[in-house]
Order: sequence, then structure tokens, then C-alpha cells
Amino acid sequence: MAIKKQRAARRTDALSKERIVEAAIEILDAGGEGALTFRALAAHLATGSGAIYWHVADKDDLLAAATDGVVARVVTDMTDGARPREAIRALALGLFDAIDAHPWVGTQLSRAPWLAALPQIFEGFGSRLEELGVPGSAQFDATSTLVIHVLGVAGQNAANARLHAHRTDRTAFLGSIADQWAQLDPAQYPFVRRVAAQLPVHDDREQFLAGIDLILDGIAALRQKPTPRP
Amino acid sequence: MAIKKQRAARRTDALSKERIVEAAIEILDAGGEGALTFRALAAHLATGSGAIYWHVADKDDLLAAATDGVVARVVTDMTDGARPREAIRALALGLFDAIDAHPWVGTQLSRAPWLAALPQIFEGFGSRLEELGVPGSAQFDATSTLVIHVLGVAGQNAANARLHAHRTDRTAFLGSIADQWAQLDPAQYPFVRRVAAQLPVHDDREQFLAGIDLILDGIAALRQKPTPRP
DNA sequence: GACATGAATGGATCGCCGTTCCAACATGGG
DNA sequence: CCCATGTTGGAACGGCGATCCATTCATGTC
Repeated sequence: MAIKKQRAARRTDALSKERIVEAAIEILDAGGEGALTFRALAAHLATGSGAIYWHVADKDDLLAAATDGVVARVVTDMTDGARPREAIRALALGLFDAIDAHPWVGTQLSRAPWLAALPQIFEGFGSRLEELGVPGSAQFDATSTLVIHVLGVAGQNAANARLHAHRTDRTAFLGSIADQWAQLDPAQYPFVRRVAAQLPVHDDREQFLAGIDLILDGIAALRQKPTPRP
Repeated sequence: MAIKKQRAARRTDALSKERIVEAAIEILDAGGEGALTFRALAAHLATGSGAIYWHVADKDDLLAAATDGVVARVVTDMTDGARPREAIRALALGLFDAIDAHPWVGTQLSRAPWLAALPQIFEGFGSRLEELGVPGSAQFDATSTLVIHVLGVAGQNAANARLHAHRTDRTAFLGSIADQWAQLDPAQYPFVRRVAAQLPVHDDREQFLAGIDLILDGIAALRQKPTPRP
């Protein structure tokens, strides 16, 4: 029997890129990166995958838009007039917290930074370094180092979150890695064996900030010797 | 007609995890990350995908083994007895060059570092910082910052390589991004607009090394004030 | 030398993915 | 009123990672 099905009726709640991105963020936050498929998205929006492609170029486009939204919220909330160094630390921590809350943002930032919110991050760090008095010739490298640190930690956090998903607990997961590290060859891995114990108890957020401070200290040292490589 | 096909005959050139990983590296180097599929691998080895799964747990296992091999080659070639700071710079550059030559290594390092050669990298940096006289309490954070910088750049290089693949030339690609940056709102993005011109002409390797030097300078400053946070 | 055993093989198959295609509608302008 | 246009939703496509399984061979046993 050839059944003529009821076909698409125009919806009252119109589909739009904004609504699609919003739904995508909900799915990503709820189920992680693996949960975002066009089928799940279509089900969530009660439509078909074809309709979504009318508003969105492809999955990268969708992920970039979702990431952009989250990062923009962090950067624009950072309108304070604190001293430059404190502003840099605050921006870095804001990004860290956003990535920590939405691990898929970390994946996207380290996978396709050009598509996402890179200019916003660059501007946030760079303009503050300018205020700090970093010489123009070193501004690009110094800013890039801060940005790389954020993107690097973003990728690591995302990788960790991907592994946590299958396990119970973060400390238990790091503990099992610490055990592996502690059992390495003492002749070949003396340092790794020594720090293994710190792995399960260390605070990612504090370690991230310690890295930012280290880089900022290096930048401060740079200011005192303007041309270190003659 | 029920055709009884010729079935698998035992091979003289035995399949092994080593041979599989070797073939995987060849495919990855030749065609990039996207080229490594179990079908392509089976064709390359003149076998079926089922046979490969007998030696390899899954794709992550295969990628981890391939990455491990490349990184191990870099780290073990670094047996020199140079001064600690020079040794750290040399190790960092060696890793950078390996990632540059095999972009898929960068992807894997930033995507699943725990599976891969993380302890080797950690040991390489950490033991040299110990030699440098970095106080024990700061060694873990300092080492992590160096490692994060390497992993962060690894991810970025891999992301760039992924985009180069479709384009002709690296400078042209960065040039098009620089154009976008130069056209951003002057009120909102003064810094980004100013550094946009440097984007297409800057040297990734030098910038990476500048970041390492910045971090090392910060670590040197740390040595002069042993307990910055009382 | 015949046979049982289990490691190893390779091709078919499964379920899911991103993406494309297209017939079926809704709506506003002529 | 009717058609052109913009949208919708679901079927279909090719390809992926992974699994399944009939089949083969090397080896140990008697």
C-alpha cells in the first residue's frame, strides 16, 4: 500500500540559527561532545536534519557558533577597570572556568581556534599587555604565549573530561595514572615517579593560574631587558 | 549458486602490532589523519579489518602506539649533557619539529595525552628543572607549564595543518585570516588589528621558542623569590 | 601419521554518523 | 486566486569504527 504521509506543515515556532545553536549547547552540556548529532538535534527540535542544514552550513559551523557564544559571554563580562596584571589573571580564570563548565568548548578551542573566538581572546590579553608596558616588538609573542597556555589547558581539560565520562571520579582516575607513573623504571623516570603523588591531589585551576603567573613573571623580566637577543 | 570461496590462508609475513603501527604511521604521514581508516589499513596490509583487531584494541590504541613511537625517537635522541636550560630548549624544539613533520602527532598529543608519551615529556622537562635548582614545591607547576605549552602548540599546529590541506600555501592562509582581523571593529579590537600584519610573516618555530624562553625567564625569577605566596 | 586444539585471518555485516536530495507544504505578491 | 519562493522533514547515500564468524594453519598429543 502506498501511504501518502502527512507532510511538513510550517511551524509556528520558527526554526532559526539561534534556536539551533541554543539547542546544540543544551545537548552538548547535557551529554558531552559525543551526544551532539544531527539526528539528536533534529529530535530535540522536533524537525528533520534537512531543515537544520537550511540554517547551518555544517557541523563545524554549528560548533563554532556554539563556542563563540560561550566565549563571548566570558569576554564581555570582563569589562572591569582593574590593574592590567589582575585583569589578565581574571580573564584567564574566566576562560578556564567556562572551559571547565563546558568541556566541549575546550575541544573546539584546541581543534579549530580560527573558526571560534580567537580574536576576542587575543584582544583581551594583548591590550592588557600593552597597558603593562610590554615593548611593541614583544607583544605578539607574549600574547601568543598566554593564548597558547589557555588553549593548551583547554585541550587537556577536554581530554580529561572525555575520560571521566566513563569513570566515577576524577581523583580515582588521576590516582590510577599516578599508580602507573609510580611504577615506571626508577632509572629512567626519577622525576615522574617523584611527582606522581601530587597528581591526584593537585588543583587544575591553581596549576593553570601558576602557569599564567610564570608567564607574566617572564614578561616582567622581559621589560627590564628590552632587547635580550642582540 | 552457493559459491564456496577460498578462505583465509595463513600468511608467511606474519601480522603483528609492530607491523600494523608501522603501516599506520606510513598512512598518516602520507595522507594525514583523515586517511587512517581500518579499511585503508587493511588494504595497505593486504588483509581484513578483523585481522587487525586481533592485534590492536581499537583506533585509540593504534594512534597511541604510533604517537608513542614518534615521541620516543625524539626523547631518546636527546641524550646530550648540555646545560639544563639549553637541554630544555633543545627538547622543546625537538618535539616541535617532530610535531611539525607529523601533524597527526600534534592532534593525538592534544587529544589524548595520557595514552601517549606524556611521562617521557614530563621527565625530560622536569629532571632538567631539578638540575636548574627550581625548588621542589614549584617543580610540578613549572614542568606542567612547559608541557602545556608544548601540547598547546601541538594542537594549534595540527589545526593549522588540517586547514592547509585544502589550501595551497600557509602564508596565503594566514594572510586571509589577517585580512579578517584587520577588518574588525577598531573600537573593539585595536590590538588585534595592530598585530594582524605580523600574522602571515611570523615564524611559528621562533614564536614557540620565544614562549619557552618566556616561561624559563619566569622560572628563573621564581628561583630568586623562593616563596612568593606565603 | 592422524587428530584435536586454539591462535590467527579476512570478509561480511551492523549500527551510526554527516551530509545530500527532494517531494510536500506555507505564505506573500501579482 | 495562483504561482514563485522560502522552508520543512524524512528518506537515502556513502563511509566510518567495530563485531561476528566460517575458515585456515601451526603445533602438541598419542
